[in-house]
Amino acid sequence: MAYVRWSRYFLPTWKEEPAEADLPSHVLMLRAGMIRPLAAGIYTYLPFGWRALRKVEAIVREEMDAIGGAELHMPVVHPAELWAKTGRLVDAGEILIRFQDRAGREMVLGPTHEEVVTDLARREIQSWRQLPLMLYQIQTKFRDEPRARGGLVRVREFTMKDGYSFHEDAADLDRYYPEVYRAYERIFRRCGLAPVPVEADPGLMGGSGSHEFMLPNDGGEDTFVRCTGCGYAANREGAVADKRSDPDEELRPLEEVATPGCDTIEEVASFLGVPPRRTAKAVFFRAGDRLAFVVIRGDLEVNEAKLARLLGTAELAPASEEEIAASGAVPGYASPIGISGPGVVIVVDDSIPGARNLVAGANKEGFHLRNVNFPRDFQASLVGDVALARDGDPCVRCGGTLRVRRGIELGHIFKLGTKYSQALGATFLDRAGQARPLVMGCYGIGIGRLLAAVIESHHDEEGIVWPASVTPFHALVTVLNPTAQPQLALATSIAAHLAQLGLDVLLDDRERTPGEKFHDAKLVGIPVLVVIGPRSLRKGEVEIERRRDGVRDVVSADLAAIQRSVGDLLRAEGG
RNA sequence: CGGAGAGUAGCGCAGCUUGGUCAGCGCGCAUGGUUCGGGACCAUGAGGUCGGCGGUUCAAAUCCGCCCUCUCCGACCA
Repeated sequence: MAYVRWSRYFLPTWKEEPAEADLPSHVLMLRAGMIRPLAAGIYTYLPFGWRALRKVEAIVREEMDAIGGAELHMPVVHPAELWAKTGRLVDAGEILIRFQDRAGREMVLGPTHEEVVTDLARREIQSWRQLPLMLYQIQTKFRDEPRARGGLVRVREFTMKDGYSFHEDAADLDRYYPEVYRAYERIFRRCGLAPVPVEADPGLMGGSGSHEFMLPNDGGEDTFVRCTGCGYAANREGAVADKRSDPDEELRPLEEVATPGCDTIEEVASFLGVPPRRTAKAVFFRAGDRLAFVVIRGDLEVNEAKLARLLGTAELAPASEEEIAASGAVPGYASPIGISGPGVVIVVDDSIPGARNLVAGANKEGFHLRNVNFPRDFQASLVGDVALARDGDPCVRCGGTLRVRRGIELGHIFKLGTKYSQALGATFLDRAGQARPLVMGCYGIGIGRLLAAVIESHHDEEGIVWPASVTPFHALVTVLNPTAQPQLALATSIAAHLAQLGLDVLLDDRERTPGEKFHDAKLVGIPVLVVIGPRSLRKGEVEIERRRDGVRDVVSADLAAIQRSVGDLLRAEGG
C-alpha cells in the first residue's frame, strides 16, 4: 500500500471560516477540504472527504454482511409508472423530482427504493424456500427537499445505505428486525457515536414498528422526546405524554358567558380567570374532502402526524376560515356542541374525557360556554391521542419529565409489512402452496449524514479529531523542511514503512512554514502525527504526537521505534 | 411555502444611508529575495461584466422595480 504525498494530493484547506456555514461539521468539512457545494444541498466530495465516506461505508458494509445482507446496486432513475402503482407518485409529493426522457416517458430520480426492490422481488422470489432475504445497497438518492440545511446533515443528493428484508410472515420479520437493530448499534458505536434509539411513528407506512437512531445535537434536523426518568424515547411525531386528568368534580350545568373580543385561548382564559388547561379549543383541518373538527384541551397543541394517522389520511391541511364557517362553526368561538354534518369529523383528543367543566366556544361571536363536559354535551366521531408532547410534560410510563431535544437522525428501521408487496403483486408460495404477499422490512442509514455526525461529535476548536475507525488516514508524516534532502528521505521511508504495515499514510511534503503545517495537521485531524524536523533530528529523534490530546512521544529516528510508537498510539485510539 | 438575513477577486469583508478618483482592504495566489518548530517578512504582480435583467439620471456597486441564488428560523421530512 502506498502513502499519499500531500504536495501531489488534492486537499485544499481554508484558514478562514466560511460565512455560509453554521454547524461545526459543515464548517470543518469545508475548511478541511472534504466537500464543496455545487448547489443548495448538493455537494462534491473532494478526495479527503471521499476517503472518510468510504471508511464509513466499509463499516456499514461489514455489519450488513454480518447479518446476512447481500449487496446489490439499483438504478437512480426509475419509471414514474412504478411509483404510480404504489400511490407514492402522489404521496411522495414534491420531494420526488420528475422529468421526461427523450421519448416523453415520465421518469423520477429515486428518493428511496422500496418500489424498485419490490418489483425485483416480485419477479425473482417465488417460494418460501428463498426466504428470508436481505438485500441492501449503498447508493445515491435524490430528494428535492424543501429546505436543505446544515451542510451534510440535510441534503438533496446523498449517499444512503438502504436495506430491504423479505420474510414469509410477520413472525419472521419480528425475529429478524432486532438483528438489524443490533447491527445498527454496532455501526454507530464503531463510528464513535452513541445515538438514542427512539420509537418512531410508523405513520401511514403501516406496519408494526419503527425505530430511529437519534444523535442528540442542537443543530440537528429532527426533534425527539426523551424521558429523564425511564429512558422512554420517541420521535416527536409519535411521542406520548401523560395529560393528567383533572380531579373528579361535579358536572355543573352549561352556562353561556359573554367574552367580547376573546378569540384566542389565552384571551378567553385570562378574561375569565381560568388556566388554559381548563378550556377546550377547536382546531380545524381539511382532511381530503372532509373537515376535521379537533377538540383538544386549551393548553395543548395538535400533533398533525397523530391526527393524520387517526384519520387514516395523508392529506391534512389547516382549514380556511371559509371552510370552518361552512361547517356551521364560528371561527374563534367554535363549539363542538351542536355541530354535525356529513362532511364533518369530530375528533376529540383524549385529554378531553378526563377534564371537567371546561370553557369552550359558544358558536356565537363574543360568547363562550362554561362547564362543557364530554360526553355529556357533545359527541365525537373519534377519540384518541392527537396532542403534541411538550418539553416538561410528564412521562406516560414513569411520571418522570419529558425533554424535547433536537437530534440528527442517523438511521431509521422499519417493519413495512405487506404494503409494497401487495401494491406490486410480489407474492410467493408458502409451505402450504398458498400465494401470499412478501412481508418486508426496510432499513436506512444516511452515510454522508453519518459522516457529518462523526465530525459533530469529534472535533475541537482547532479542527477535526478523527476516531481511528473512520479517519481518512491513520498517520500524517510531516517534514518540516522538505527541501532538506535527509529530512525528506527519512520522512519518505517512514511513510513507506507505515504504509507497508497496512496503514493509510499522508506525507505532508509541502513547502510551507512549520506553523501552517501544524495548523493544517490539527484541522484535518489525523489521529497520529509524525514530525520530522531539524531540531529533534539533530538529536537523532522524531516526534510522534496524538491529535486528540496533544500527547507527544519522542523516539529515536529508526523505523522500528517509530512503528512501535505509532502503533501504540493508534491502538489507544481503538484503531 | 411563511419569516429573517445576505450576494462586491478563490476565502473573509469595507464601500451603499449622503450617486461623481469606490473598484478597495486582509488572507490566499504568482514571481524574486530573505526566512524556516506552532498560520513569517520585503518587493513586484495577476485576478472582479460589484448576482441577473430592466428603469431613473449627464453619471449607478450606490436610487427604484422584477427575477435568480445562498444562509438561518419555521412548515415539511419514505
